[in-house]
Amino acid sequence: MGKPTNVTNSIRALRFANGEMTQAELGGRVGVTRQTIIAIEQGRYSPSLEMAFQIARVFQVPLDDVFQYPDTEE
Amino acid sequence: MGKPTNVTNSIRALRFANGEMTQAELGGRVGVTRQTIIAIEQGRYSPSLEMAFQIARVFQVPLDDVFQYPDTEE
DNA sequence: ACATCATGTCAAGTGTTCTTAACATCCACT
DNA sequence: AGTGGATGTTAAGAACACTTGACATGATGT
Repeated sequence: MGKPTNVTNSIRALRFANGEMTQAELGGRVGVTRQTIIAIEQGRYSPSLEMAFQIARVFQVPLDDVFQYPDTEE
Repeated sequence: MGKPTNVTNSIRALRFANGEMTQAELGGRVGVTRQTIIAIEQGRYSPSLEMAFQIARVFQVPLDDVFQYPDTEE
């Protein structure tokens, strides 16, 4: 299983809070594919810093509202 | 040559503001090599989201204090 | 029953991030 | 002059982010 990233996110909640935006539409807005959004939303890996900024910008919230980094790390 | 990233950062200033911390020491604290810190500090590429969080944590500032993403992107 | 849409999965490939190791320069110290 | 610390550079490769395309499922609508 590799290590499925330490970063968590609130993308799914933000999508629904923003007019039921679909994964495909979010992908289109930030310039990545649908599959990439799915993988990030599920925490399979964490996005690049640039993509993180772009996603936060789509929802018009600060980056910390979208992504959280837990205190403890193994 | 790829594209030297759109994200800018204030790592160098933060290092000096925190007791003249060296690149090697910062690298050690976030668990990456000295060369990686140099490359990021120079904007050769942007770090992963996880590393960005870790760096911000070392300096005890929010992520946006370390990394900036310009409004316009081509 | 059939079509469509949103979500999810898989595999193979491309590109970027990060590592290791070696070498070079500048500065401070002795 | 010689030593050592901090920074910078390069090159080869490993690890991870992201793409493309194809197929599967459940929900909704006709």
